[in-house]
Amino acid sequence: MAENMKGLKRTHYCGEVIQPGGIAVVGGFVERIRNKGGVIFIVLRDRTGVVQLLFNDETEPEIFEKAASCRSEYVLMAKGEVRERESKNDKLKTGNVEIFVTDLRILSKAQTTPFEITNETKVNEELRLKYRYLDLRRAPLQQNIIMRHQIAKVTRDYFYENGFIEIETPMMMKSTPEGARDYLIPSRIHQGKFYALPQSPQIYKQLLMIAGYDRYIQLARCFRDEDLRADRQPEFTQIDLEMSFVDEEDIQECVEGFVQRVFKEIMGVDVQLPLPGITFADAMNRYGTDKPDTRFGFEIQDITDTVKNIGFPVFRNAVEEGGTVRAINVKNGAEVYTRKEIDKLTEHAKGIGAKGIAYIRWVEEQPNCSFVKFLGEGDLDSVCNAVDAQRGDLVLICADKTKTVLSTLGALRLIAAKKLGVISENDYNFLWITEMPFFEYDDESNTWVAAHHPFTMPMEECIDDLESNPESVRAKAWDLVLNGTELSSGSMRITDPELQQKMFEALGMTDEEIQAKFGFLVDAYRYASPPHGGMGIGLDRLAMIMCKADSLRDVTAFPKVQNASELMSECPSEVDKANLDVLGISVSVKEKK
RNA sequence: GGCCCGGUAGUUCAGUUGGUUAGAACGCUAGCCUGUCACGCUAGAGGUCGUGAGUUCGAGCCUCAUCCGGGUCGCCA
Repeated sequence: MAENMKGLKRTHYCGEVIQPGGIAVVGGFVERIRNKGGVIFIVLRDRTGVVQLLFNDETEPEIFEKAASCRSEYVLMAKGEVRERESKNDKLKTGNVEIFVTDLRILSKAQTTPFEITNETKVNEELRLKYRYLDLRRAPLQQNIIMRHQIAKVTRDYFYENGFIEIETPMMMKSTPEGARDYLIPSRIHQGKFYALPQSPQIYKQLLMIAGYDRYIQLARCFRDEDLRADRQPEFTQIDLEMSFVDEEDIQECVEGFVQRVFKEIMGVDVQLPLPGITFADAMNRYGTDKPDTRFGFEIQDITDTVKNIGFPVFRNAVEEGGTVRAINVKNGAEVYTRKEIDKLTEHAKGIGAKGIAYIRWVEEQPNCSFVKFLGEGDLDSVCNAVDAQRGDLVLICADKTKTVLSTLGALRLIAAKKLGVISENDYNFLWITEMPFFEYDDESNTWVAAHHPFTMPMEECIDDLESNPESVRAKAWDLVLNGTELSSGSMRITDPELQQKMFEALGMTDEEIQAKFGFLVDAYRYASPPHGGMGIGLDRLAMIMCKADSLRDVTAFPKVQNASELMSECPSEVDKANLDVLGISVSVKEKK
């Protein structure tokens, strides 16, 4: 039988026992035991840190015996005098003191854990996720979870102070077939009908503006039934906000104030305002992505005009087919990128859709060029000049359709920068991406679909082009990117029912469809609405970057793995037939081929 | 759904050209040790080599399939 803590009341967290003198009562997990024979040291851990407990065979033989029976991860409570240590440990916050224990309770015994609970770990993540509650005992993970809490607190402080009202919107809502796949909830009362978990509270927050709440904030759980990535979980938390009587600048200014505040308060980092911004089109041209990491150079340069007349068929064909030839100059990359490493890059490029990569590798006196035999007098010089290549540099060139070239070079740019280690860990480069495209061409249905959502306001000068030239229409929509991660996305909303009608028509929706899907929202705007817009900021991603974590799993207490299951509880799981019957559901599982 | 990477004691890894009894470190168990702090010393236990077929006299190693995990493309209004 385990002991209880009767008569003991905790006086300190382990990490707080710093001053010698007085009595301390602490509780925690056994981190480590060092039994020297006549004296035992136990390192006790809680969420604040560790403290050393001391047991002596001569003075307290009974307690000594009990201490000798302790094992890793037992939960103890200990009372004793806080003494100065004979020899200090500078590595610990509590390294000057130890508790000479006069009362010890073994409150809970632990089996041997499947892996050691240590700060640094090389243990396979799969095992750690299966025993997530043990992994969460590790200090680095605890620090991440605690920092995430602090970020959430600063978020609420900031927005509350700026007149935002926190309002909860439903977790059970109407399924919206556009965009991401919904997680569905069957209805018992309405058999054959389903609620959906929100992909975001988008519609509700717009209704709150119509309802006059003026400034809304919510730390909103969102759900998307799409494939996972390191920075994408099926459920995540969005700092969701909406503001009335504002324009784009007002919203962006407000969010800039927030990021400045949260970085200062949590990390002591000064974010300079206003944050820089570029248009979506510029981002694509210069970085090959809508979420550029601007902590390093290697920008994409158009060398079509320079190379279109040289005899390299790959370049010539690309140009003749309406494509483009572009390059990045990986500064000082020639040494690291041997032939073999360039081959790896090429393989990666092929994975993205490029047919290949041409390169100029300049290590020796003369540059080594992969297409040298097609070059005439002076051609190599002009290419090198065009991308400002010097000895030591590596120039990667891609020729293809513009879209392929940009995404390829955009990806290689990132890979090369990581490989060369030119990305500073302590830089926080925010970047607004503005003038996002309004429509996206959907290859499957061969139609133009809303790139953001159908309530997004187009830029005024583009309204006349809605039907005639959808490709050119830009939206009053923007993203906020941080170090190459899309952190946040926002837009102004359409409040004019006539314009909204026009948008739906441009998207090819019939009146019946409009009514069935968004009838209540369209109706709502007929009763007048302040101009409004808002943003959703990824709290998980923000926490990930601020914790310098590589994956959302490191800042999420109980994350899902790549196939959207949870290894600890093994959900999703099958349910009893009786449960399904109540819902009027029968399941037919697709057979695997 | 495509591509790439990984899976050997509890954990992290090594394992030669396919060849005898699959090793190390840490952890664990037992014993010793009165100032450790990644304590030290001695001894011990611990393995369906992810799973299933196949090739072979012989498979941890080769082949195929499959499961699990990671990264990524598609996807993510």
